[in-house]
Amino acid sequence: MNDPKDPDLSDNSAWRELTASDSDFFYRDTSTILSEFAWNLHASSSFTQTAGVPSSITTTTSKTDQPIPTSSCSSSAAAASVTVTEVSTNVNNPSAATSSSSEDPTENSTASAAKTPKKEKKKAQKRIRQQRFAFMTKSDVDNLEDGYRWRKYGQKAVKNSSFPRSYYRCTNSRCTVKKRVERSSEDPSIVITTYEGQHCHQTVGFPRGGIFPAHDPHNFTSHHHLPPPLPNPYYYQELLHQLHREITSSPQLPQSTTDDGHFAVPSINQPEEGLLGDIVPQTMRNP
DNA sequence: CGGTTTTGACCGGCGC
DNA sequence: GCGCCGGTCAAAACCG
Repeated sequence: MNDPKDPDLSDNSAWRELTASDSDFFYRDTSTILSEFAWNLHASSSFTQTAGVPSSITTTTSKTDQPIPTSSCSSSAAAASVTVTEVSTNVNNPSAATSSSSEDPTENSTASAAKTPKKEKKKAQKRIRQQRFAFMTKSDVDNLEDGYRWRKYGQKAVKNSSFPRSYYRCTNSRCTVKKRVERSSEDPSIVITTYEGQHCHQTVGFPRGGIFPAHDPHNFTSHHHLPPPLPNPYYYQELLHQLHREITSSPQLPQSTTDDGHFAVPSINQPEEGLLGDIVPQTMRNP
């Protein structure tokens, strides 16, 4: 997992392509990280502030008009895999294109397959990852409240990072969404959160201060520790449409407009990107 | 007591 | 084939 280009994605070209072109990138709390990372983003349009919190996201995708499957719980995982496979041009796993109607992709857990060795199943289910996106948050809190409840199922020390990465799964037994949380080794104040999959249910609400406005992602409050909302299946779609508009209208983006210089500036050429490799679509990066 | 967290073990993928 | 590494499992511990 040390491929400097995209360490975490090397096992599946479909996944690589997905993340390279379709990842959504969230950023909030300051407006400058992308430029500091030298990504090709249009700061003026991609980062608007709502109630003090940048609410926009960025992504590049050739599938922005593709409806994001909304789905019931029973099919959400499959729907997510559809998203993946449709994006994929490839692949080593041609069968993936039909995976949406086959087995539950959540069972693609390598470990679960390993625990109950069923080679056939294992082979048939090469790791099919669901759509992911990530965002960075400047926060003291690792596990940011996002309206969902998460159960931690693992923690690992990651190479070239002094901070462990935590793995969470949505507590809804029918929801397959996972997230990973780790702190930036460059700037420990930055939390990098990566979501994988789509929730098939509503938020559970916040114990303090209400519930995410599930149908108005631009209206979430400026609660300091709130990550971008992921409350409903439509959100992805909205994000993608928004980004499609932005990207098609202004593919090249100026550097900078930094109003906050807190962030460490990991170089794109850094050999170890860690999660950053997941969150930065290549098309957003400068050459 | 039920749900969550911790943590060591295990497995698969990948590079060499 | 081997070692490294990321990701996951699952038992035990913990907590409200």
